Amino acid sequence: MNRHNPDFSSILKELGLKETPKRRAILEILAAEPGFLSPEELWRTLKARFATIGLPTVYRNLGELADGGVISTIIHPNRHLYYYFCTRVNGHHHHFICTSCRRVEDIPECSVSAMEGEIIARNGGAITSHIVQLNGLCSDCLAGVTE
Amino acid sequence: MNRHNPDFSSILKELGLKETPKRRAILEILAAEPGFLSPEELWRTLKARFATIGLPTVYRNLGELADGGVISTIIHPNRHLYYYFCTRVNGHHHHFICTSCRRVEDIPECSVSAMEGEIIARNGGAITSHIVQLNGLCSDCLAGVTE
DNA sequence: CTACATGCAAAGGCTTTGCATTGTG
DNA sequence: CACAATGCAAAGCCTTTGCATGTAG
Repeated sequence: MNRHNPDFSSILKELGLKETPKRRAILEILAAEPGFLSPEELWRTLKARFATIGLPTVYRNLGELADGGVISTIIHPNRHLYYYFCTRVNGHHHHFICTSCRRVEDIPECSVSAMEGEIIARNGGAITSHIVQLNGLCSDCLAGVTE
Repeated sequence: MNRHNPDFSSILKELGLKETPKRRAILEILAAEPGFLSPEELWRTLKARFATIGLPTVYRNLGELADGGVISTIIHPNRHLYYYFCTRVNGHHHHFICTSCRRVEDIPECSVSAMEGEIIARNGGAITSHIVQLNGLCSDCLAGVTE
């Protein structure tokens, strides 16, 4: 049940979404993609399998899946939102994003949770979610740049 | 030189931008605003001072200032980008965002820098920037909800 | 069988661009 | 005085909506 073989059926059931071939394909493509995709990039990939699939279907599904926390977004430097698959682990999504090759690497463990505790202790309130987006160059791209 | 009285002249000079009344007003409004503003909200505020200011001017300035790191963006739940002033401290911007009253609170110190070190040590590569966005309810709004 | 999902076409609305004009350094 | 900034109008493009049709549970 790793990122390349998640239980899509259970995920969709949990979100109250029907398991259609296209919805499933969207999850499969995003889960198999090591980087992030724009709605249109995803759409182009989907058209190889479903000749008639429309862009509105892609947008509708991305919205539902993002609301459900199965996929997440990043702010691309071009100020558009891109999407990537993320297994939910206590609602925490931490990723390192290579701005060159677009690879998204999971950050398995981080100290933001501890930080949250301190913030609540100091200011009160409640934190419902957080976005941690680290932008940079992965080791491969860094090597390419300096070669 | 706190967030309510930053040296706008120096900031603009450093970015190579001319100090026009409108550009200065944009910085002033964002710096005085405890929350985040959409381009159009900012524009409406600006029109009180400059009757003829156009929305393109707002967008152009937001882009330049965001590129310069003087202001930053958050992903609103409505999937649009909102802007807020942020003094640059080593290029790190950490904020707690109240999704109810929109207040943006600085997180003065956090552990993401340490996390970055660990990530680089493990995976290699380089991190050029990071976005840490904590969503939740500030103490006031939490009190309002539970009252 | 009923409610959800999708296609298609169209509308909507946020952002950007071009160009003439104004203003800063 | 040269170049950046702005206003205005228009174009562009991403995203959403409406409605009829198809499909999962």
